[in-house]
Amino acid sequence: MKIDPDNSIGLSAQIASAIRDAIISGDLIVDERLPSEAELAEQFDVSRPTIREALKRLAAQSLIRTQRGAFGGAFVRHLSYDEARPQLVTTSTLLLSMNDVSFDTACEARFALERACAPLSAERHDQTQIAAMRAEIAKQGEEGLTDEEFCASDVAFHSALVEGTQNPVLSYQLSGAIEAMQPLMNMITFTARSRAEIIAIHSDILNALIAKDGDAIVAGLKRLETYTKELAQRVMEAKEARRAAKAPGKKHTESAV
Amino acid sequence: MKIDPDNSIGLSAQIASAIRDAIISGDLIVDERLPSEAELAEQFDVSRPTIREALKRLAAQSLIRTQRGAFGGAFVRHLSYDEARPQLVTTSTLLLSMNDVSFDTACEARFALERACAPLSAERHDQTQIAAMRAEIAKQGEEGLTDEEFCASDVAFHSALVEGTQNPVLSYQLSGAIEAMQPLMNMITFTARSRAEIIAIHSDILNALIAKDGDAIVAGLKRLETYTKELAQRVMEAKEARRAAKAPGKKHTESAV
DNA sequence: GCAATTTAAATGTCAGACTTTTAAATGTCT
DNA sequence: AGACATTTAAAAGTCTGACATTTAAATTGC
Repeated sequence: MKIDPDNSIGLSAQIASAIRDAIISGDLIVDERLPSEAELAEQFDVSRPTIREALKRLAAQSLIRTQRGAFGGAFVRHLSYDEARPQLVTTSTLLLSMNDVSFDTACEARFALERACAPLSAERHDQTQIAAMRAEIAKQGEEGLTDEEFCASDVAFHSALVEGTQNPVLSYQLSGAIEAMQPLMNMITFTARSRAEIIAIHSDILNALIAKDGDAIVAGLKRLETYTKELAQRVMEAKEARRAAKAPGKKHTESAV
Repeated sequence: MKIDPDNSIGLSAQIASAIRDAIISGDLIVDERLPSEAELAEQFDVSRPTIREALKRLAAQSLIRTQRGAFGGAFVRHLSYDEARPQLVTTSTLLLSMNDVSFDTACEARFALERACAPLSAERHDQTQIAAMRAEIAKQGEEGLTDEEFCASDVAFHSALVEGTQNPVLSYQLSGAIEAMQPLMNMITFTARSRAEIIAIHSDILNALIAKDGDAIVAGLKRLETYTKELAQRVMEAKEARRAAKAPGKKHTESAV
């Protein structure tokens, strides 16, 4: 293995990169054990802490798992969708919050992707998804539900819809997008009025799904998208009004100087 | 800050987690400097190597960047879409290769997502995308293009289509899905005949885009999906046939041919 | 006043020691 | 002989302390 001691990115980064490439290219097979830290240190001609930092980088990406004890060590990890999802959600959440993505843009993307699932879900869903969606609709109607709980239930409803495609690749991508939007959705306050509206649309979508009517699902999702954007806009306007009231005569201050 | 020394996940993992949460929750703002490693070590009551491992984990997720020298240190990183994309591609690629996802499943997901972009792209694309797509179509017709190069150009073509939505969230999600499929696509050998067919469909899609005809784009993508699956199936059958020829009399050889 | 030099703060790396975990090997008892 | 307890060694996890390197600010020299 060849690494350059003078490279500015650092030894541990280079070593991590080399091992990562080996995993991606298939040179290292799932559950294969890497050499011990001491052996790796010798192979790459660096110290053990350096190797350890490299391994931590890989562990952070879920590429390897480490096991202590005799015959322990670092093993190439079998990456499952369920393990990868939280990472995708974390990254997507940060992307949304750090890039001044407007609510509308995120919302548009989320519903566009979800609509893509509608025809497939109409065709292939099973009783599991129907039951889940029915349960979430029921929960959304409960009294005393906080906005956060309402949002979480909303996410669960839509995740079930996506699961209906029975396509793990799709549900991975989609649930990532849907869950990542939750922090943005949480800024919205759902009045009893708006909850009833959303629940009604959810019911329509569920019925369309049961009827295996893809177009109707798409229509429902479109209504939901429009309504969600409306709600968000109302929140923004209210916030703007409060700010104007506090600092009268001041223009709409563009944050982030 | 409170961490449990006896927790089985390890000190560095806990510390990384604590800092990550601070970033996600917004307690740490972009470009804010974290305390130096020595200070963190004191705060968390651990040694510097432990802190370092924690920081490497975060660096691997692009959550922080480190800078050497006086007044250097770890800074909360501004995560841009362009930086996050390679990570998404890596993860998606590994997911596909490690979970025995069938070509059809991956293909279906990719085209379903891409179709979701079609109406938006029809509406909002600009000359940049048109030019890019035109250039890729031209390249795809060149003589002496290897299969890998043809695939890469195909990816570029579709990425441009997605870029046409002018929605960074969508193009992030999508280009991840599209690029992740490239290794699978590379298994296909494109004959002159099949290349011509694909180029024809690409041209139709481009024309539909110029005409701002979303439905026609969707139709084109559907044809492309069908054709791609066909090609893949042919490759699989050929592979199966070779295997059967090598080990004759073995297994259910449906050679009713 | 500007350029060259020094300096201090921080990360990057190393060496070696010690602790803890874990599973295999060994031993002991029924 | 088989089941259970004990020992043991391998490996990751952690700590201490040191040195190297990088970088920007402070200082000095002209």
